[in-house]
Amino acid sequence: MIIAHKATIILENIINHFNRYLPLEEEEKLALTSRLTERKIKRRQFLLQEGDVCKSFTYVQSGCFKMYGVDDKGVEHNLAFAVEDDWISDIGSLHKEQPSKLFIEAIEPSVVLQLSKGDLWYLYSNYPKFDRNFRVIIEDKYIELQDRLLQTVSATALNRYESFINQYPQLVNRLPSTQIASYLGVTPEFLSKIKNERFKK
Amino acid sequence: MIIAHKATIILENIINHFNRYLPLEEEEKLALTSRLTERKIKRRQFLLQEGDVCKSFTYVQSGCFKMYGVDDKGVEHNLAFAVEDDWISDIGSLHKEQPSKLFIEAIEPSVVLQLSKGDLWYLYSNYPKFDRNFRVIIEDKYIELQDRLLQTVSATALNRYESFINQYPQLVNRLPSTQIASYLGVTPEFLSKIKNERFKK
DNA sequence: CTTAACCCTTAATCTATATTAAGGGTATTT
DNA sequence: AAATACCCTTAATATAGATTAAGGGTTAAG
Repeated sequence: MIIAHKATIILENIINHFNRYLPLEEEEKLALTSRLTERKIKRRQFLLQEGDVCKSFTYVQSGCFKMYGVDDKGVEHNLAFAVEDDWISDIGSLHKEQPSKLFIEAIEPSVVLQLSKGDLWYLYSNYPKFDRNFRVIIEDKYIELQDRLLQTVSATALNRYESFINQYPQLVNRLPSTQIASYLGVTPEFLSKIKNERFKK
Repeated sequence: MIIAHKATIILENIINHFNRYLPLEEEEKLALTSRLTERKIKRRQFLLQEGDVCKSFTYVQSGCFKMYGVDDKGVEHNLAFAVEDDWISDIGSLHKEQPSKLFIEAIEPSVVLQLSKGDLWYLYSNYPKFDRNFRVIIEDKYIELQDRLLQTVSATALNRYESFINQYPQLVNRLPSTQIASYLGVTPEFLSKIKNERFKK
């Protein structure tokens, strides 16, 4: 069973997160924090599984998640990682209430703060600042994703690996190579080869 | 030279576009339409070239555009197409005022309506409904892009082609194969082979 | 403490897709 | 009407990256 209760403790981080956009007024802070649900998630536990409808927008307070799809042959393909102070959810499934094609799984023991779709809508309808802040948040995510797609289709595996190292230096040591390979779109064996060649030079 | 003047003619389409989200009040309509610039774009003319900072958010009134990057070997990779009633721009470059890595080029003679960054900011600050509407617009684009990335990394070229046909049946006949190949991430030669095999079955 | 479940690497073979080359067809442009 | 620039296809050869297999190392669980 999942331990879930209204968050009462560590809300500083998420408030600071919003302060980097348009900072929230006291009333908005209260509206937000009173709707957040805190959950502790164990390693290998799922926030979302293929076929389920994604029910919440998730802020990662601590820990690390991967979001991935599984192809016909059963191979996993990582679309994104999310560590502390990032958001993760299958927005398509959440908004359109359709079964997801994706899994979201904890790579490390984690703590998250979640908003249900209803809570999100409440915030959007009553406090326009959330429209603004989430517009900017998703714009930033769109930019990242587009960059990633461009890399994926136009760069070699070696280049993609080097970009990954530049963009996420912390993750290189934190994640198992096998997860990075899945994100880069290569097999772990080939990533191993790439690393080796890189090292030789 | 580019012909550019304040739009006075066909604004129905873009107003209807917003009506599909949260419909605009008269005042908001006026605020929007008075800031739109209409431009007629010839085939092969660029809205954006690599190295330039993207200056506007563009609504396609009629015609068709491609947005693409060029790799080290000079090969083009199409990230997106935009036809009538769609938006196109390099959001990263526009927002962060950084040189773009992309080109946006007309595939057909086209008419667009453009908003400058300043106009967009004006609308966002004075009419919160634009925050809402553009939040939803970009969410939809994010969903599309994520789906595309998943396909790109987890499906075979044949599957990607079949998905393309299902998702954009109008475009299959409207665009040259060579552009579709670039979007799918294969060479025109290989796409030709795929089509051939598909037809045989 | 032991066993199982992961994780990483190396190396041989294989495959989906790229590259090169060539010919014929169709639009644009002059 | 000719010339030029595109566009599409076929086929031979080449290659980035996959697959299979095997061995050793580390971490987690019983």
